[in-house]
Amino acid sequence: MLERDIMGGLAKGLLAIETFTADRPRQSIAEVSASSGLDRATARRCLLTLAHLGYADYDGKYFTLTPRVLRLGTACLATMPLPQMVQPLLDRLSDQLGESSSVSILDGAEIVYVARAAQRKVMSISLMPGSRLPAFCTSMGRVMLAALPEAEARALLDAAPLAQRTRHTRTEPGAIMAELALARQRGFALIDQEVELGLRSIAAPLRNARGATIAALNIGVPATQRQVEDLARLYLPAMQTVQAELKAMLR
Amino acid sequence: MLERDIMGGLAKGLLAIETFTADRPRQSIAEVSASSGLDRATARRCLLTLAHLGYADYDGKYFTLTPRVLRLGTACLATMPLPQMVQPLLDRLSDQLGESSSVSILDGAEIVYVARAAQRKVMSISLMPGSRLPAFCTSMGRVMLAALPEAEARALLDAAPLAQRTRHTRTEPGAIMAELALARQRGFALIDQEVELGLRSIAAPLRNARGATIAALNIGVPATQRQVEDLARLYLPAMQTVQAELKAMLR
DNA sequence: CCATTTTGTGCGATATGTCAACAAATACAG
DNA sequence: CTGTATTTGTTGACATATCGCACAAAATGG
Repeated sequence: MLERDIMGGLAKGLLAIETFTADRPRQSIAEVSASSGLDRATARRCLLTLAHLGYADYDGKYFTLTPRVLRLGTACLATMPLPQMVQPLLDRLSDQLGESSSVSILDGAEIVYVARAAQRKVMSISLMPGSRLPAFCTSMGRVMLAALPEAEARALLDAAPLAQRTRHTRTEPGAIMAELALARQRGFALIDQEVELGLRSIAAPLRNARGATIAALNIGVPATQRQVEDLARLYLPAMQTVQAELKAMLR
Repeated sequence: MLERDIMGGLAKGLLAIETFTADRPRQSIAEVSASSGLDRATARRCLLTLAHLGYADYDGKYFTLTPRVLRLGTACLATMPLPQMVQPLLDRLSDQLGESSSVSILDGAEIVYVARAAQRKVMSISLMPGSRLPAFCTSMGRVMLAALPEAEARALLDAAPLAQRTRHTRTEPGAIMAELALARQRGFALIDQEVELGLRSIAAPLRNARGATIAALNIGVPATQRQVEDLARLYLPAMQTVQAELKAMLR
């Protein structure tokens, strides 16, 4: 892969798209320029191109993204066989245990939900396929980080901002590395209200036939209902059944 | 917006991303070139750029999209206030009626789910935010098409392939235009197993304070449980409550 | 081993990015 | 209100990156 084969225009356009967030759903040319680092003239051309292609709307002053952009993401979700494969297993698991379960994959220092079977509202934020949470403070994130080479996991932790989400959130990279080691050894990870007060969860890796961790499975329970010590005993067996079934499906 | 302000490279890259579908999750350079119409050299540069930026993986032969692409879509979903606003209303509605409810928006001739509260598995396909269905054969699609100027709706119907999904699917544009007129007049649309055998549904438009239709709300029920004639009587009142609440929220 | 397909690479023509200047809007102080 | 300062959007010139073609190299498959 040579420098000469990189298309700057494409990179800049994607960068421009990513500057649109919940905080800034509507941006002017200058705002996109500022938040992306692109020259104003370049940002303008990117945005006009996106508008021309139907990925953005333009009222003469502000740009907003259109649902068409979702096609890009769905193109990606659709290419993943995992969601369709695990959804039925997840539905059954969730039914059986009476708790919400989810499957996510790792993208950098974030976990991305790809399937979910919700039972009750325990979390204040609503999670859906495509939703993201930091890996370091989630049970699924920890089992997936634990599957990486130590140096790589450490690098991700050092690079990402480790935000204190609740008073229980562990934010020292060292402490998290220790948790990863524990998760690696035990084959599962436990979280006690580190993402959100009132939420405890247990996660286990989903591996393919070659033994590579490709995703994580979790069960989330209200802290008022279960102690952390009980999670493994109560939920792990059923989770292991799903692990085994999925491994068999991933030839 | 002049021709000179359109960036070809960006357009080509986005086109390349969209060639990845469930049927073709892994594509070689030549395959992307064929399915996008891009020159092989151009497709190669697009793909290498995407790989370089982390949006794609490359094993030397095949390219696959990475979860990073989902960020683009999520960037878009995150900019929409609608999902967060309707989700609680949807949860309550679904609970109250004991049936699955969803909210979708219109993108061309397709509806895109943006929020959903599932109660039971009635549909074989699993719908999630970002999922798409043709507008012409869905209840939500019909109420949203009904809100467009007639000519525009007709143009969308004529341009889109009207696939016969079940033996009940209406596929003649004329018949669908008549359904749209009925939906416009009544303020809701009914579907009897046109998307999938065993599924009936009712949808109503969600309008902002200015009266513009911005989305649609639906209730899906198993055909074994309810007759089409009963849907409006049983579900419409609760749906109208949601309509009113949302209108109030959309200043 | 050759035929066929697929991938990689120079090259000229063209499009694009950068930068700077300019125009137009906006903010603001007196 | 007015004139000034500041921000924002637009345009032009020029250096450079990119496109698409044609061809070379490599892989694939009988």
